[in-house]
Order: sequence, then C-alpha cells, then structure tokens
Amino acid sequence: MTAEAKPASPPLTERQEARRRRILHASAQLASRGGFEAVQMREVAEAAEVALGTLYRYFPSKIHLLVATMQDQLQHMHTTLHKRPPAGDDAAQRVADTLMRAFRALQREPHLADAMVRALTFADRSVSPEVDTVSRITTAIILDAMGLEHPTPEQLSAVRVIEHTWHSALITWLSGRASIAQVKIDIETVCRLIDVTAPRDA
Amino acid sequence: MTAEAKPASPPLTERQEARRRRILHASAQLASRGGFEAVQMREVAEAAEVALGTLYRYFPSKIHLLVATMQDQLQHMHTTLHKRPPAGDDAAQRVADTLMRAFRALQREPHLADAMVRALTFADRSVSPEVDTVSRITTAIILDAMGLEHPTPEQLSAVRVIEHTWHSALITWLSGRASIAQVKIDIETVCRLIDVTAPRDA
DNA sequence: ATCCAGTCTGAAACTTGTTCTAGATTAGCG
DNA sequence: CGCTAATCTAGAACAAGTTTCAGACTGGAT
Repeated sequence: MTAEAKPASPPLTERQEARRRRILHASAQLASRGGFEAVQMREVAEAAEVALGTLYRYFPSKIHLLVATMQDQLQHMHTTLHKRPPAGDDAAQRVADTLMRAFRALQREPHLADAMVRALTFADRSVSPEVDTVSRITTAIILDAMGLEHPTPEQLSAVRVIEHTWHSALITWLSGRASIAQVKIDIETVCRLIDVTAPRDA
Repeated sequence: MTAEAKPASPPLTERQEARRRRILHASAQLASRGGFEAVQMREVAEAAEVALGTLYRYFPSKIHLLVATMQDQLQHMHTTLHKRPPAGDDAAQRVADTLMRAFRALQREPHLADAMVRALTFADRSVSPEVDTVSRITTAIILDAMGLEHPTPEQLSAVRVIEHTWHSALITWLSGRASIAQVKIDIETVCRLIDVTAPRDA
C-alpha cells in the first residue's frame, strides 16, 4: 500500500520532475510567509526559476497549485502518522487524537495551512479531480486511525462528516473565529459518531 | 424575537438604505446567473446605479458584499422557516428536515448558493464579524428546529459540528463531488449527534 | 439662505491572476 | 549528426478586484 499511484498522463522527464518540485517548494515557501495572498504566481515562477507560462503549464491556476501543494503536504503527513500510529482504546479516541495531531502540525505553519485550506474550499468544478484526491488521502488517514479495512456505508458517511467538520473547523480557527480549545471539543464531539455508527456485532 | 438588530454605527438615511438595498439586489441577481465569478464589482455598481467607489464604501470587498448577501438571504429563510416549523417527533429529525428544506431552497438557485457559500468559506479575518453574523443566524435556525432555549455546552458543540457539516457538504455538492442523496445521508448522520448529546434528565 | 462636512460620481490608475506570442531550447529519432 | 515536435522563456497584453482623486451634490447647523 505505498499509494504512490500517479495517473501520469505523460511521464515527466527528470528535469520536468525537478521543475515541478521546485514549483511546489516555492509555493509552500511563499505560503508559509503571507498565506494565500502571498502566493503570487509571478513570485512563485521567479522563486522556482521558471517562466510564468511554464508555471501555468504545470498548474493551470493558483488554486490548482495550492491544492497540489496540499496533496503534497498531506502525503507527508500520512506517512509521518503511519510511523507513529495513535495508541488508544476505542476508535473514536484514536481518530480524534490523529486529527488533533494533524491540527498541531498545521499550527506550526498557520499561513501555509491558511493558503491550502482556503484554496481547497474555494476550488470550483475545474479542480474537482485534485480536490477529490485530497479527500481520498484524508479519508485514508481517518480510516487508518479507525483501524478499519471494510467500513460500512454508515461508517463512510460518518467519516465524511468528520472530514467536513475538520475542514470547516480549521477554517473557523484560521480566521480567528474559534479557539483551539473549541476546535478540540468539536473534533471530539464529531468523533462520537464513530461509536454511534459502529456496527453491532450481532 | 424579530432579531432585526443592526449595530448601525451611523444610522443610514432613507436614500442610503435604498442604495444598500439596490446593491444587495443586484448582487443576488448577478449571482443567480453565473455564480461567484459573474458578480463583478463594476457590473454590480452599474446594475445598482451607483458609482464604483460608492459600492466599495458600502461593502469594502467583493467577499464582504457576498457575505452580506448571504446574511440577507438567510434572514429571509429564517423567517420563512418560522412560518412553517418542521413537524417531527425527535429533535434530530426536525433539524435534518429543516436543513434539507433549506438545502432544497438553495437548489433552486444553485449559482447564487455557489457565490454565497464560496465567499463565506473564502472570507479571511477582515470579514470575521460578518461571517460571525451568518453563523449566528444559522445557529438560531438550528436551535429553533431543536426547540431549545438553553442548550448545554455539549449541545452547542453538536450544533457547531452540524453547521460545519452543512457548509462543507454544500460545497462538495456545489462543486459536483457529492450527490444530493449523499448530502442527505450525511446531514442525517450528523444530526444523530443531537440525540447523543441530549442531556439525560436524571 | 449660507456654509461645512460628509457623501456620491466618473474616470483613471494600480495590482495580480491569466492568456498569448514569437523566438530559443530540449528530447527523442532516423 | 541533423531534424522535428514539444517544451521553455521573456515579455506584452488582458481581465477583474481595488484604490485614488477631483469635482458635484446633499443634509444639517448656524
């Protein structure tokens, strides 16, 4: 389950892969400073030592770029979490722990988190495939924490609700309308759904 | 409970109130056609017969304008819902019904919904007060449906989670990544938290 | 009625995302 | 090696959000 599958329409050459990487790096770098607005396409291009037109060939819009940045970061987080899986009695606890751990990771770079999450929720239909990928990774993280291989439809719904809550709570925190304590409480509240939707082993 | 309180820093004259109304109307009108991108400030100004600078005096950004538009629409919806409160045995059912009713109302103008919700989640700190107002109205709608006067902190958390889910599910539907059926299921799932967090009358 | 401060208008200017173009470079191929 | 198609670059140009400014207008105080 290395989950590194890329559709890879045309396989990229080495230099192209390097360019792509430079671009994503520049994007994350700039985002880590001023957040969404600081990621200016001209600056990304310059920092990545790439022409503006090339940047747009790799990522057809600023939103695409930031969503791809999020994919990248989430991938990292997923493997990191894999190394130290949450210890806990029940699934709800483990999921809540995992999400709060992710949350603290994002706290370390709040501007980056801001840029990525704002892009994610602002994305329109043209970015659906990429947003879907992010969603799949998030789902995988949560299911991992739950320790489930074959979730029921009910459980999948609960997982989606948890994801919704996570994104939205993140936004309210990032825009200063909710405290970290409140986010924690709400995450724990939504995780109760895991118990509620657990299939009775009858 | 007419809930018409406006901080109203400087009380607006009649003509100013009329301008404000024309602007909001133009905004909703344009949004109903092409959604977020169709709400172009120059066009709003023209349709509202107001100079561009004036538009910006009333609403300091496109996001402010659209969030204000949402406030306006939500207010309508709240009063409409008041007239025909949901009938149902338990609170969870009533809340789910209410939200799905709101959902169907938004479905009638998907482009408008798109513009408003995208603006809402994209809003940064400078729009926090306005976004908070929207959140308060939404909370009021949900608490009304629950029939609660004095919710416990636990219940308030559940309500926030429901709001998170509502916004986020709306977005996934608007961007074509979830079906209406799925939204319905997820709304019903999250509403289970209402039962779970109901205080035991012991 | 007159005057002042605040408001509104029309238009230009500025910013940043996005598109376009002409010419250089690169990659793969015979 | 030499050719061709794809890719990359630099830079101009365009679009829409936002800011700015000079002058006209309005509403209220004297």
